[in-house]
Amino acid sequence: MSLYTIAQASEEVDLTPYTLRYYEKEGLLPNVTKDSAGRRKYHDDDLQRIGFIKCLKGTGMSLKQIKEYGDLYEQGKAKFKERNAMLEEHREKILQEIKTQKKYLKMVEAKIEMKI
Amino acid sequence: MSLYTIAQASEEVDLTPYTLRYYEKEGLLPNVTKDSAGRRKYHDDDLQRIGFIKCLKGTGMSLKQIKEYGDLYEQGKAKFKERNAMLEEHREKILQEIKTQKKYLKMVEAKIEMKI
DNA sequence: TCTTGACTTAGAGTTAACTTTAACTGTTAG
DNA sequence: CTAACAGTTAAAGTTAACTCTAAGTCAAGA
Repeated sequence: MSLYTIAQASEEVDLTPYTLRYYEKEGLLPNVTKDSAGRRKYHDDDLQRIGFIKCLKGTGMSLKQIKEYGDLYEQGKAKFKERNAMLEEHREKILQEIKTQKKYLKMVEAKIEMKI
Repeated sequence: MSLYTIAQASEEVDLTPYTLRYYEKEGLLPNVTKDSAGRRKYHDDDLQRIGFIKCLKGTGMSLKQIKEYGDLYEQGKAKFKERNAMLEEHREKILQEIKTQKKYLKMVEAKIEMKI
């Protein structure tokens, strides 16, 4: 049940404090609390959530869509189906993207071997 | 030795005419010619080049770096080493990126299977 | 000849995702 | 007590990569 300041959370998830505040403003982190002085306190759950946001973002999902997913997540079991459909669609997109990357890798390697 | 109008080239490489003009303005397509009326004529070589630009861009290289690579390419054999070094470095980046994508894929799949 | 349509240019506008600034506040070390 | 520090906010600024607009040109068909 450890707590993190924004500086510590920033270090932990490798995002700047600016970005963390920005994500919160955009509604991606609805559960970050504040201490009596108004300073953000990040819980392990928040860090987990940020980790998954980085996963979705790193695989090309826009923050807007990530928020949609997060909003469904907040609505719990009721929206489970919808939410999982999003992930399954995204899974296909990642698979497709890996294929494309492999194709591009071959193109770059071919160009390297061309030696011209 | 076929020639393409901007509309045809656009169709062929799946980029809008706006984007093709933009790439040219940025110096990424130094060999596109014009007809007597001032209209762009794309050669097969240009389309090949655009194809490789899409490959580099699709694997995360910025247009700025792509231009650097293209500029080296224009200088021919003299810059071969430098140019190939760029590609080899980029190759590593793609390999790393594919690894990351696979890791993220597993995370998404785990979340799908979690069923909560 | 007129008009339609596909092009041209320079430059302005857009979007996503940050990133920074300015002004301020509360906590802590000396 | 006070200075330094780490945080706060709203809002402005930045960057990359387009994307569009306005005004104009040119060639081809009715």
